[in-house]
Amino acid sequence: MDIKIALEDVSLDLLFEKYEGKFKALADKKRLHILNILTQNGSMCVCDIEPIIEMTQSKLSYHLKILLDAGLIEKEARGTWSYYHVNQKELNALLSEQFCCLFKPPGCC
Amino acid sequence: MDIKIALEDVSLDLLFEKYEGKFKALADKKRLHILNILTQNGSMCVCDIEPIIEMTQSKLSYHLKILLDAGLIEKEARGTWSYYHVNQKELNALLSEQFCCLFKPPGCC
DNA sequence: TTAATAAATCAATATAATTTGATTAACAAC
DNA sequence: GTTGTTAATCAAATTATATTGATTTATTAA
Repeated sequence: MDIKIALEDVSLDLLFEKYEGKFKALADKKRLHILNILTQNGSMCVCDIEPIIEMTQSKLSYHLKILLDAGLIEKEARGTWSYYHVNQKELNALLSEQFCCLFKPPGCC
Repeated sequence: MDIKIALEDVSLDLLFEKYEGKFKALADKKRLHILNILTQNGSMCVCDIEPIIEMTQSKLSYHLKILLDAGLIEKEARGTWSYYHVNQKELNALLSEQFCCLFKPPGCC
């Protein structure tokens, strides 16, 4: 019985760790802005996001990587270009309906 | 027309700032654990949370303050004791149904 | 009044995340 | 080939967060 409780504690801890990572990725207004831009424009390459968000290339790459590692966006490489788009399934699973207008496809609100 | 766009940008930025704060509060596994404990036990004083989460008093106070400032929990002072409970309305507004079992009252899943 | 308890705060340290500018690798156009 | 472009990565500096242990304030109990 003690073992069962211990195992539950471990898996609960892993769960908290998993969500910690996802919320960390969301816990930055620049990254929320990036998600919003990708939501509105669908798939975009880094050089097209850059002028909209007014961010240097290396900084933007850094933030895109954080969103990517958290599974909130997905990447598709085409030649020298990297195209990013929102992982809608993941965002739907995390966030309430309230975020529909911000991070969910146009027409949902 | 330019002014309208500018104003929208400002209010969008304020919105991102608001959610940044809330996601920052969620972006820590210890705080997710605190939320989970409060969800399961309803209203609790600091000294009752302390042994469950195995955290020093000052550390716990620090994390409770972050959750409180983000509006994710609420506080009620009774004498020397401070009782904290989850702000269910706020969590419902932020998080998807998936979190029902973790941060929403027992019986919801 | 004195002693004990609850919880917030403080200052110092430690740890982590972000920004910056430069460099690199991969590809495309000439 | 050489040149220009895209985007990732790196190391250093900066900034933000978290942890620790001590102190403080308020309240309660003896």
